[in-house]
Amino acid sequence: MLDPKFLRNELEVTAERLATRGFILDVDRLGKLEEKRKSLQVSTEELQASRNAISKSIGQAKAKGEDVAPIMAKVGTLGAELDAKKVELAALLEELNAIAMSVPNLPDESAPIGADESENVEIRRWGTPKEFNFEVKDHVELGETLGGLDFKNAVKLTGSRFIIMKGQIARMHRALAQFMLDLHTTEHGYTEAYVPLLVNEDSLLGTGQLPKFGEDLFHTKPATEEGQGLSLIPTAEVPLTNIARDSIIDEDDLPVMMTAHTPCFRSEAGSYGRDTRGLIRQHQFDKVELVQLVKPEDSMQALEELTGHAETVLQKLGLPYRTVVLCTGDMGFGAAKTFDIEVWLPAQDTFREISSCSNMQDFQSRRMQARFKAKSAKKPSLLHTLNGSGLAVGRTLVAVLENYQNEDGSITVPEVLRGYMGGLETIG
RNA sequence: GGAGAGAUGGCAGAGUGGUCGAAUGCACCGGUCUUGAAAACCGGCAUGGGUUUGUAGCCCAUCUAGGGUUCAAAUCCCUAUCUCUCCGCCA
Repeated sequence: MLDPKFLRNELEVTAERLATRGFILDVDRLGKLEEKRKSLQVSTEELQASRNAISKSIGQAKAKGEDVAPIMAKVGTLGAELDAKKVELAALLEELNAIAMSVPNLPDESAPIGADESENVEIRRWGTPKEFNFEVKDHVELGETLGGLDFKNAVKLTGSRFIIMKGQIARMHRALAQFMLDLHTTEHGYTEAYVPLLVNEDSLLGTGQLPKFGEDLFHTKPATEEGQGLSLIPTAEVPLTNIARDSIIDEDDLPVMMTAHTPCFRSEAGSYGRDTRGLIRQHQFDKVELVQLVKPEDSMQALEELTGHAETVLQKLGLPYRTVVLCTGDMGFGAAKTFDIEVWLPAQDTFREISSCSNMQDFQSRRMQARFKAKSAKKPSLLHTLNGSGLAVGRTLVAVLENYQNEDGSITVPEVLRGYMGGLETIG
């Protein structure tokens, strides 16, 4: 959520900045609603204040044993008038809040202006794609031939976009997650967390999946009049970041750095027909997530570092990649700045996204009221939140299978994974 | 799943209709004293929102959450959630 002040005092400038990401802010409507809100809120609160004063005087008069009937008469119609205003104000505030919750974050100045994916800017490359002197196979063919990827039975059990892994492939998938988790906890300073895979609506509102992107989620328990619904997490960013919701963190405890390995569930409602083959786009996939909570002045530097932590995984695995900075039109809803890391996939002869690292600045923390208190400060301030994949495990498996394939269809196990696989050097 | 008890500020814990946003203790911050520290003493110390040039003042809201009763609710009523105790079941 944006600072409400932007939507009140700097409406035009805010609208212009939002336009760079393709979001059209209804300036006229907002302006009118805001004007109405101001007068209504002031008059409602004034009315409330006068009633509070009268009620207080009734109490005082009673304490002295005086007759309260004349004062009671003064209250008269005040209550009804107040109730009516309160209802009107609540409806108006709800309308304004609904708008505010649907407005994406302002892009950071350093994000390149652009309309879509094609205008993202590559900022660095690492590694050299291996030259193969044979016809490369894609991960589907490799995995099926090795008996490690079973798409057919997954369809039987559940449906498309699910996978069954077996044998050494399943073991490598597990090894990858273990390796990533160990790297981030022992070398990068993150604290490992085990978190719920089902979260409530407040959490999803906090990180920005709701109210706008509910159709991308799997909802396991519908909301009722009494209670909130529960949904499967689309990323561990949701539980990890929401740990800080409604809390004030001591300055000395910053930065908070957390990591978790979890399955992620996405309905991929808007992607029918895209990446239908293979493991690239699944309804269920594993991911090791990195989350940082930092002071505002540190967040841009933290984004660089976090992105570096994710890149280190690829370097240690010896997988070529490139890092791009997303242009304004391609960034996610809550991000102020995003780096995507794209790994080289020889069978597709291209780079494919394997990590997305974003600085959300105070966009999420304002929704969550996640704050910190500086020793010298009188009031708490909003944190900046960052998150990134470090990395998507399934896609990393795809990259290892394709980049480490041999002519006979076997897979060489990357050095760093061998310790996690009982010393195994080759699959197949 | 059955029975009962509870939820108050960073923590502990008073408060059962009216100057209660809330006693007290601890923690924390500032000061006095001290060579320094501790102790003692003095003072300060919730959050969100509105108004405003204002981190000044004033106002509104908040005692788990949502409804209700009342001129007035931390306090009474209803519902939900969570916690604890006992029984049952279970990895």
